[in-house]
Amino acid sequence: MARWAPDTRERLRAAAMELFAERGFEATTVPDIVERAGVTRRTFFRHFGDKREVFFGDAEIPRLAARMLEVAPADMSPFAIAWSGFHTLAAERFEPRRREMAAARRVIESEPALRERDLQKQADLRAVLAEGYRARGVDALRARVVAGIAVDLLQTALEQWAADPAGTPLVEHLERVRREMADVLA
Amino acid sequence: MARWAPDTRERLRAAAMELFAERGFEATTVPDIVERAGVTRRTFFRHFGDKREVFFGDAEIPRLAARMLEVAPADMSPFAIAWSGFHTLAAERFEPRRREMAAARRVIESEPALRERDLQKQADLRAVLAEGYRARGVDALRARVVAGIAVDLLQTALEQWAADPAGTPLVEHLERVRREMADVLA
DNA sequence: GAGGTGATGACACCTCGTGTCGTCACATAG
DNA sequence: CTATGTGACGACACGAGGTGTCATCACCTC
Repeated sequence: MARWAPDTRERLRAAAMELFAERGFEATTVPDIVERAGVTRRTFFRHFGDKREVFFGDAEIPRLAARMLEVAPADMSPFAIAWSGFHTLAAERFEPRRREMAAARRVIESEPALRERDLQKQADLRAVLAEGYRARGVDALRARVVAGIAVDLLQTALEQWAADPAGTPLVEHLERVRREMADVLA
Repeated sequence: MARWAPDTRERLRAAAMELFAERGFEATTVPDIVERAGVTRRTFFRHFGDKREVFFGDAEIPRLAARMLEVAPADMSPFAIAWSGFHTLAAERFEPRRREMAAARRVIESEPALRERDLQKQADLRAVLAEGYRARGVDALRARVVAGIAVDLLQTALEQWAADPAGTPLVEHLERVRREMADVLA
């Protein structure tokens, strides 16, 4: 029998999520969270650098993206790599958890502090993509532009998907947004 | 003779900028700033909602953008409006202050807190553009997509321009980025 | 059983941001 | 000339975010 319950991090996360759902993100303080989880404030900051970090789990998307860029065929075009990666992500990560993802999106969009962090996450992904492309020998400007378009495309499609009452699959939204983008720049 | 020097806000801004230049943004605290400006901490927060707000002046770009969307000819395509607006902005706001703008860009890119705020500013512009387009009767998805592309295009061009040692004009970078984007999505 | 390790509590500290109230120069009205 | 605002500011208090430091104690290893 341990001195402390062994799942402190998970208890903190659960307590935080409950409170966020009950009273909203802004209205719940770290003291509130740690009280419910039965630990001290200091312990919270040992597990999460930030109150926002409880919401956004560990950044696995950029890691997956970097991996995909490494293993993609050398003759594959930069955009095609991203496009294919998005389809994989849609099928494996997003579509199976549609309800949770959509709910989280709505919370993010209603809380300025979370919106800010979300934008930062997008910028991180953009940087990872651009760096990965350059590592593949892509011209720097081209790398930056493809990364920018890819992230904006994914983000826009996710917004539409999360707000779509008809339940259209994410891949369909991705395709629609891609067509719109191509159309605008034609 | 006034009880207080009448230019408190400007003194605060100047003191802050000096300190940012001397020790960096993160390392200077509001107490530091107010001490140099000769006022109290409370007074600082009466003039600026935030430490970051000292850096980014008032958001005039979104206001200008909204105005341009209102006065643009009804038959002008959404992207053409943004494109034309960017050329105006480049000529009137950016090119004349290249040195300052480039220096500010470098500071922003080196300070996480400022990067975060910068991303927020971009999101604000994106929202203003999308809303303006919808007000002109543009389809919601199309409005969102054009706004996203336009902001990303401007942002990318600004980055290239600020980092360009050759001093190529901003309009030239805008054109390059536009071509790259069109190429990627072709 | 003698350490070593690692997660936690306890405590102190600073910064951010905000509410509230008193104060005093200045302008204006009577 | 007096009275009465009206701002801008200082003084004070407070709660939340975050971080450094040290003691503690279950558990593990030798």
